Amino acid sequence: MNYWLMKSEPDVFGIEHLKKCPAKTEPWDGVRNYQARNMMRDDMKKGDLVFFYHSNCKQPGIVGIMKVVREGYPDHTAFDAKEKYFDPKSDPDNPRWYMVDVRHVRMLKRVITLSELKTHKQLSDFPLVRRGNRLSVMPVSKKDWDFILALE
DNA sequence: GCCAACGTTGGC
DNA sequence: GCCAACGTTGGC
Repeated sequence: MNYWLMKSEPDVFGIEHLKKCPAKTEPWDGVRNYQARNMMRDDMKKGDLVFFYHSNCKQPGIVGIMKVVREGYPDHTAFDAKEKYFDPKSDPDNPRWYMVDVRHVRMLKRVITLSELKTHKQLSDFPLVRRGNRLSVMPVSKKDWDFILALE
């Protein structure tokens, strides 16, 4: 089993939104970055656990845990001109963008903030705390996963 | 709101 | 294929 972290802006789609979805499950749509796409399409497997990270907000940080319940499939929001994430270059016969379905597992007991994560030397290789990192989907090593959860 | 970092686009 | 211009991300 692998571990991941996915970012979302709480004003757009936060963990509270996911919790309220039917079966606490929702497609993780709208990712329009090739590296992130590749991971969702090729590497994220059913049962993998994912940190839910709140970005672009007052207190950026990890707020909860979710689980992959459906592996990569085409992101249909790219096909619909009415959708915010419409991409005319994505062809239904040859989809450019993919998504996975995730289910809310639990909240963390407290928010583990980005600033706190940055203080731990053990996490210096964790992509989230590297300078200029902008990936919205990233792998988390088991070692880092366990370390972060032990901070909770 | 600012701006550094990075990805993408498109002219050549 | 290079690279300048532009758009986006996201912390602060």
